[in-house]
Amino acid sequence: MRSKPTLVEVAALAGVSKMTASRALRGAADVSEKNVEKVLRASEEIGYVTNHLATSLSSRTTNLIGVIVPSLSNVVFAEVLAGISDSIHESGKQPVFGVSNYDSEVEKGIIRDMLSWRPSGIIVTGLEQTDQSKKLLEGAGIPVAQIMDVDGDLIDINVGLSHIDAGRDMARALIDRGRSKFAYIGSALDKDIRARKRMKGFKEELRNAGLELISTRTDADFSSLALGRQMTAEMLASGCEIDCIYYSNDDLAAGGLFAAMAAGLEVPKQLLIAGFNGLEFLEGLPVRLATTRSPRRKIGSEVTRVLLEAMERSLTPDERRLIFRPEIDLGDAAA
Amino acid sequence: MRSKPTLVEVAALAGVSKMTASRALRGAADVSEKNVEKVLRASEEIGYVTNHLATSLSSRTTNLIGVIVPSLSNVVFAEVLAGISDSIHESGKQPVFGVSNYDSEVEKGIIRDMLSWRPSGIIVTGLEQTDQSKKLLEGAGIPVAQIMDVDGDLIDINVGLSHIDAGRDMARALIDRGRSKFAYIGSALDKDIRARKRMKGFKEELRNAGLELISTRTDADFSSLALGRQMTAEMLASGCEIDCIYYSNDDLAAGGLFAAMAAGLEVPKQLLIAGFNGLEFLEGLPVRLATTRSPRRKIGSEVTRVLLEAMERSLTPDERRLIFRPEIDLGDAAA
DNA sequence: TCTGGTATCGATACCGGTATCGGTACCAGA
DNA sequence: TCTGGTACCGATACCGGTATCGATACCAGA
Repeated sequence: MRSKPTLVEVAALAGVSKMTASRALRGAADVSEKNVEKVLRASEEIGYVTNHLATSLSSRTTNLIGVIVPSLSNVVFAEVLAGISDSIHESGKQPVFGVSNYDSEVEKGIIRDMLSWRPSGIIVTGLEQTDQSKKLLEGAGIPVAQIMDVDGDLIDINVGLSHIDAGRDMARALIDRGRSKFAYIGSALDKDIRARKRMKGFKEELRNAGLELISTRTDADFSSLALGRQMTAEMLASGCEIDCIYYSNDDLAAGGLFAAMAAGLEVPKQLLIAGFNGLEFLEGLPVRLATTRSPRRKIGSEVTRVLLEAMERSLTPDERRLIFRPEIDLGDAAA
Repeated sequence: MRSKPTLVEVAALAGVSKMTASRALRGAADVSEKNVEKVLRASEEIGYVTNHLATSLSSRTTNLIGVIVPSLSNVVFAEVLAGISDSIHESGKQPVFGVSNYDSEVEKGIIRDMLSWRPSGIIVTGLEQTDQSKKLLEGAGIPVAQIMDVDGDLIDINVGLSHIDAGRDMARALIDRGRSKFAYIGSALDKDIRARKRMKGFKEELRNAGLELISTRTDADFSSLALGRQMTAEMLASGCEIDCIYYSNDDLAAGGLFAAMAAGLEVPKQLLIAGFNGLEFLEGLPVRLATTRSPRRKIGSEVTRVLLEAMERSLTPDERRLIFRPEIDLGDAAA
């Protein structure tokens, strides 16, 4: 297993200097057609593959964009990544993903690792990094984007939505639909800062309307259909009188739907169920639940655009922050 | 924005040579306690972050492991990645993810990109790469693992399950449960090679039992609850007489459940619904569907183990291939 | 014929680390 | 006192590319 061929070998085979070979392969100027031809053929022949380590070290720039999300099993982030991948493609940049598992210490480690590869930009999830992480990011000398959430101070670039507002807006919409006896069900709230913010906004808006949550149920586990179902079943069994439940996300809400169905409740008539995210799988459920459509893909593509822009020129504060106002879909409750 | 501090600056501040600084930071031998101390402090003070580009170029090895999957929105792959991340962690290696979108040309591009970073190992999904991709992988001089599928020729290392057998086994199990009037519903079969293999095995086993698929329905779109629901509704409306539907995966199957419920069919009594993967969300559904539990996480952790092993020493053919036999869960139909 | 401009190349010096190997200093044992 | 071993350190040569700048060849125009 001899080591991979280098540029010098390509050059030798093509009968030119490595500088000319380098230029030819990059499609740079100052190389004759004839030589470009020869170099390309030589490269092909010996199966040359650029060594990006050397390229990047030498040129002092990489085509890497670091992206850190808290989880992959959550479709939401998978879609954000898809949005990033798609719109990053033509720029010649390459995204590198890291997963923090909602752990800010892990996140710090990943940030360090990523920066050690000298990416030309980095995207992290949320506004809440540890002070150490923030210092690392600020000291990196590259554009830094924080996504998903805009409720707080940004480091450099910020693209997302206000989860506090999202909670508020949903509360307002539900009240407007005539609901008044509210409950809340959420999970993993200690890790999911944005879910907490939604809950906060939701409660605030209720309070503004002179209302209170009649029942609240939370669990430390991550959200799942089964958990939503179980928690809802328990809440319903407890006999509290409610006509609407706001969930920390769609997974729990869908589980809630099944619990309601099992309890013989008509959804949304007797019990309005509201989630968050607007995940695609809601379309397939027996009942169209209420939800907030978070612009996940859009966040991915837009943050990429802004980040690439920031690598070219200095942005104005306005350009650095993009706030989306997500759309509320009441589903069958809208009728 | 001056550029990041280098090792030389750390060394200067610590009052030693850069070689000593290098050793100190790596925890290598041949440095006095006193100097380790000084270097660490200096490094901390000026916020030094290793330049992995230089490290890797110089040492001619990286801590990178490339991982290419067809999709992230599919939880299955997200879980495989999670398995890989988890078990790779203590090795000091770092996974780098790429997404091919089920497109082998895209995959080839990603393979090239990844190899250009000189990873010390690479993991790709499935056994079907283009010849060009295979040549690239073989010529890379690093351990190459193909995962998920074992029905075919391997390049180097192979960890997964036989989807043909999975289809066969499910057919056998369903027949044993007394079903005889089978239908099949699948989607994106042109892209999802493994789903095709399952279908193939399924049909083979039916044939062995003297049975045939009574109805088959496929769609080019990717699987979703809604699609499964729609296709199933159409099939049921067509009036064909069936007592069991095998789906290309759990998403479609769950959608099928809702269609069956809407049609007033009792599941699994009147209509047995079988999917594939054993996704977690099945637990939350009103009915426990039949499924095959694919060992996704296990595949991720095991392939990592074998790959790391292969980087240490030469493996025997037996060690290079790991075949899992997935467990069938008939859900409520088991009772 | 001479000058200046354009196209094309290649020698050389890095990029920021690590591998290697040859010192020094110091101490134990002969 | 001399020898050999150990602990520690740094000079130097790379790793595989790219940036830079000067050289060469050739042609048009003066």
